[in-house]
Amino acid sequence: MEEQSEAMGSGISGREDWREEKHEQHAQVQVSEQTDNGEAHQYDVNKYERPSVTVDVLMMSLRQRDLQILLIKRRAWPYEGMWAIPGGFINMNESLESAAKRELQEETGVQDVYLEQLYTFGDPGRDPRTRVITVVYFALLDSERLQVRAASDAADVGWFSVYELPQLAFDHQEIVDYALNRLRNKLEYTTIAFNLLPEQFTLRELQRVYEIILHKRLDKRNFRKKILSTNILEDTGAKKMEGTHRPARLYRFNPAAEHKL
Amino acid sequence: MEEQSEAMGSGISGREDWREEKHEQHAQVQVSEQTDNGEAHQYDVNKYERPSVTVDVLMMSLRQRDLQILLIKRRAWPYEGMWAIPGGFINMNESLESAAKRELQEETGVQDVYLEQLYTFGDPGRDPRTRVITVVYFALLDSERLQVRAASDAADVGWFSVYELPQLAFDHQEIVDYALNRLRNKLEYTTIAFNLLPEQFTLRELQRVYEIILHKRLDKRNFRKKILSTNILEDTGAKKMEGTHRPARLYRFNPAAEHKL
DNA sequence: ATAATAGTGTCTGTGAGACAGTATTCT
DNA sequence: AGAATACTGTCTCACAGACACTATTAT
Repeated sequence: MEEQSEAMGSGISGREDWREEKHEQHAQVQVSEQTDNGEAHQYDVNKYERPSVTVDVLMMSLRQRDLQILLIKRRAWPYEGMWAIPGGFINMNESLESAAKRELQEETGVQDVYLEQLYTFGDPGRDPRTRVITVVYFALLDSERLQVRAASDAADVGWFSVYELPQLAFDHQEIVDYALNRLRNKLEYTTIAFNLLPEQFTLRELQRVYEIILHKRLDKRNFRKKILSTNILEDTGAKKMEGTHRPARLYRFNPAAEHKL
Repeated sequence: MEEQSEAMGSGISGREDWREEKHEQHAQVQVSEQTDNGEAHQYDVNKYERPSVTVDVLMMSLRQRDLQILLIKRRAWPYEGMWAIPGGFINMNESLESAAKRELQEETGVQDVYLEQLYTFGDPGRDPRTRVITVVYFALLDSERLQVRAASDAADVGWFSVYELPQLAFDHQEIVDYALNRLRNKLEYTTIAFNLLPEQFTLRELQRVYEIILHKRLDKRNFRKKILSTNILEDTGAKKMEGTHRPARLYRFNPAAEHKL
């Protein structure tokens, strides 16, 4: 697959914050605290030198029958010109997940997607500027909702096949590997795959999700047998007709059936 | 099970740092950086108010045929007098895992134990003093090596059954629940259980590890059949004789046999 | 002998994987 | 008729779980 550099809108990436924001002093929070012997101390939150904390979000979607992720081209040192996973600093009053959602919203404009904390990367030296600890989330987007935003244009944002990535900045390749692993494992025992499909889909489309992510072919009959036996699918009654062949039944995910794969 | 409050030595817990350390100013790191148009900016790492980052370590071990964790009694606000998972601030030049190992060493004196990153908890308000993001690790200790340290005395450190915990400080109960879940899942498809046993052990002892963690009885014959069929065990030739009954074969874990359960 | 735990084998049901031909639509 | 994809069933094998008796040691 060749590199994709499609249009993604909205301009401000999380990493922009890193350069553009105004200087702010640390608030000097003081909290009084009792010690063992009852003597009152002042607790000073600035007592320690603190690492920076960012939240990165690996957005994954199926596009052109391929598993692709959204990357941002760095315009400054370090790793200038290289592609990186979008992310940004965490605000003092938002949860980690909120920060991830904000990032997601800024980059793709979508909300209410599957979001899961992946891992926290914090080796000293992973960012040459300063100590940065990043809590990484990954998001699964269904390609249909994503189409909407694909109109605007930005040369520094693009979708790339996880199987054909350019060299990534920082330790981001490691992060992608980790995410792909997690995704593959969860595919086998959860219903996570449905998050990559629109509300209605055919069994063939679902099978394709598995095939693309697991990167191997699956037997059609065994796949259908297995999926249908779990009762997590609901026949919509509708059919999808495309091309010059027999139309396929459209199904819908039934979250009520908590049945695990 | 009743609460354990056994001796654990060495004095300085990670949480002590929180109170005792001297004030340190943030270093004012300045890194020059190129912007898009080539204009030179100063990058100031103190631009943002930053959360504190701690590393907590949930140490788990099998003691008295029970799954127990190490807790520390808080001696100051907030949650004064309540029990908490040990943890401490991360140093600027150590990795997350190193910080966890340091914590482990400080609390139990043991090294080279199984250590795995669990999850990162960072809701604003989880610590009333300030914004604290904690990267939680869990460690599995075999009870044998732990015995050594069980001699000294400290009233504010103790081992507790995960099934009979006192009320915990912060969101630490949630952390324990999360860890127990992870442990149970991994038990089924990895060889993680061996980390809770000494080098040599009987099949019955191994089965007990599973039973205690999964919190249910297992069939002896099925268990042995399953374990032995994987070839991950090596017969040491030795036998363990205790009590007035037939002695049991002693096995050793064979890591070479990468066979997954 | 008794007490106490170690150690062993069979049957049955379920699920995974291998495998090929018919059905329906459009041109 | 031909092209293209949807849809379906059987067999085999491996593994999980139910289940009960013999073996070995010390007292």
